[in-house]
Amino acid sequence: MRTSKASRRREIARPTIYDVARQASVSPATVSKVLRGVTTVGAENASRVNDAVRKLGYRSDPLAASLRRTRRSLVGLIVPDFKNPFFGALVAAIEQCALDSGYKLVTVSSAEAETMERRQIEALLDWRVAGIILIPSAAGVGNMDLLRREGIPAVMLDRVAPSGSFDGVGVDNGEASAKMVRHFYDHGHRRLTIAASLPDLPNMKERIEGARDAGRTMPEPMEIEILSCGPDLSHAAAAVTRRFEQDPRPGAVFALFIQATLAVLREVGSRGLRIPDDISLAGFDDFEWMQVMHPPVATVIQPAETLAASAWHQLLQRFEFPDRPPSMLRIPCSLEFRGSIGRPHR
Amino acid sequence: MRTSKASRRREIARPTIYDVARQASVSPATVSKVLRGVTTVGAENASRVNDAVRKLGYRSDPLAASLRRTRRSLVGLIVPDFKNPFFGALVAAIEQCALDSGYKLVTVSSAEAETMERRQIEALLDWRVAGIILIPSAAGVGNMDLLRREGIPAVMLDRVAPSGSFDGVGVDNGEASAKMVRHFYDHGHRRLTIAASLPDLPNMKERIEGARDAGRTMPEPMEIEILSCGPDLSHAAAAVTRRFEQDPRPGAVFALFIQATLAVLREVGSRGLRIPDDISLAGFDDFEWMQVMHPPVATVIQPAETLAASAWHQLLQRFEFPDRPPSMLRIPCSLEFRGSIGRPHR
DNA sequence: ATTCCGAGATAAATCGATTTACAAGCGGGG
DNA sequence: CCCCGCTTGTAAATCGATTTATCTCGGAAT
Repeated sequence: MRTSKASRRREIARPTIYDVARQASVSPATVSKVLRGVTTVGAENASRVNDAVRKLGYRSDPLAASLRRTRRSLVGLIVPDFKNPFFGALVAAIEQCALDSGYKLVTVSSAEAETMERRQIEALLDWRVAGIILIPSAAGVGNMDLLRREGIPAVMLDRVAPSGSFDGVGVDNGEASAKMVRHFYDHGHRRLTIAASLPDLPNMKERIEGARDAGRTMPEPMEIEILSCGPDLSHAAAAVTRRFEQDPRPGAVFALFIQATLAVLREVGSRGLRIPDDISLAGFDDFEWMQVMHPPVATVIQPAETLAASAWHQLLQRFEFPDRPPSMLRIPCSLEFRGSIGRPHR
Repeated sequence: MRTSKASRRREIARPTIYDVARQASVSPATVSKVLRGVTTVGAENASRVNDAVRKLGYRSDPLAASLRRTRRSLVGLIVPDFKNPFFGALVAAIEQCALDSGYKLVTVSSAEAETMERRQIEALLDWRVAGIILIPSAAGVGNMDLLRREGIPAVMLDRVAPSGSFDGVGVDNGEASAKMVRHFYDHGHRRLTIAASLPDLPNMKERIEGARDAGRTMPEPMEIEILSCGPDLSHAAAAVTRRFEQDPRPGAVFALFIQATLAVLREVGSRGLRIPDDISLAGFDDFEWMQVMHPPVATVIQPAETLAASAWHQLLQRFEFPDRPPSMLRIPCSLEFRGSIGRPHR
């Protein structure tokens, strides 16, 4: 008869299902059934097993269980950057969803690198996750193929490409962007500088297009200029500085990502310009500090909880109906029109 | 002979070590040895195995591997809150450390709840992690016992209690706090309000003590008042508002956590007060937006990368020398004396 | 020439659960 | 009174790797 052995070093001998079986005077198979809630077990035996479990402090070994069983109960989440609190909010919300529906969530980061993203996907597959929620890295589009080949339920989150052979959830970038541009227009702005990270990213592309479309449909023409800022704060700061050295200096900036917002605020500060008198500013993503600025920074709010809940729902649907055609959800953003947008200087 | 079977649903049949063995005309045991770099394998066989692995696209199944083997290669990290970018920075840095030394990192959150923290610890133990890095939740001290009982290598990070029967890394809260108080003193402040989250948390206690000690050793007496703010932004905002309604209004505030900094900035803004003319302010933790405020917010910088690297180092040491007495590291903070601290009003 | 030794290879046991296939007990109908 | 079907329970196979114990073979030592 098998039993748990005291291991060599310092570990406590962990009770196995065999120990429980012996304690309850039943077979391991019966214990397994009780633990998984199979009903074909007599009441007497069931309570004996439960007593034994409690007495020994038994916990099932998920390694052995997942090795044998076909049903999966892990879900993997890949984020590009733990330092971004918007992604942090998504992680927190999704972890809550997972908890509520009895899954375990494992979160790893791709560090915005396609190679790392691929490695993380493979690692998750190796651990037999039931599905993957992926916030694609800025660079990575080639990993969709891998996911498709492996045939694993997967949901793209936030940075979703429109070409949909996958489930995906993102905000309605175009519409949000358009609304903000109209707001600039209504305040009298006819020239607008848009600060994007990498204009080729699907998110950025949609925001830029939305802004351009809005600009075109206004009664008076708007001149919209795209500033490509690069991936992080230092690149963005450099790009913004370069732009502010040119004439004419921007009178209104719509920063499409948080690092650009910071870069503009920094540049404005170091030049002694004043918001909104000398320059109007709006950002994308809402952070708490934006409300304590003077003036507070106008911004597009991406609803993290809604995004997370939708992605989770899509994943559960995919588990249940693997053959339904993929669906692409667009969540509307709300806008906070705060004091950082005013009338143009001249 | 065993082989991988085409599974019922839609999954690709994954090659097993038996498939590789057959392809290379050797035994599974030999394949296993080659993959783990055991040297007692002939060159001829080794290269045949490697070819077979490449040809079949074989990846070892970590479930089966960790079930059998005693050596662990997973490390668990528990953070209290994914939304806090300081923790985000720690996670990112630790993930990098893990990658560099050949471990896989699994990050989960305790959501600042002791029960959840315990559940997450148990789950990590179930998955047979080699060790755990824990940023303790605000409430949770009872889970140290669990870790000790299980005899798992563990390192406390950031919120470390001085009672050291565990390895731990934190910043030198007392010294940092004292330096900041001296800075207030040097600018002429003799009254100081300190905004703490929960004064009983080890971190907060150390910061408060450091401040009090510094205040006592100054040539002229300093009057230091502690404001207990509660765990999150809304509690902090309420506490700060209540305090500002009293007379005399604070002339200098040292906010010991980020939510208090935000709460003070918000209150100051809504009352139309000016920093630093009406009130001086310093914070704990450095975020990028603090530099773009007018004036920029003075703050204590906790070096996230150094903290992470130290915690990782401690964990590796613990793996190697399980019986050494636990060590408690204190990393010094640097301080950014920015424009938010000025002379007192009168 | 026989024995011994070490290197290299493998068959079989093992990790701890789940699942399958089958057996035992029991009540009711023919 | 015997056979059938239904409910419970268990022995044994299984998941895919690692590890142990053993086996073989060529060359060195006696």
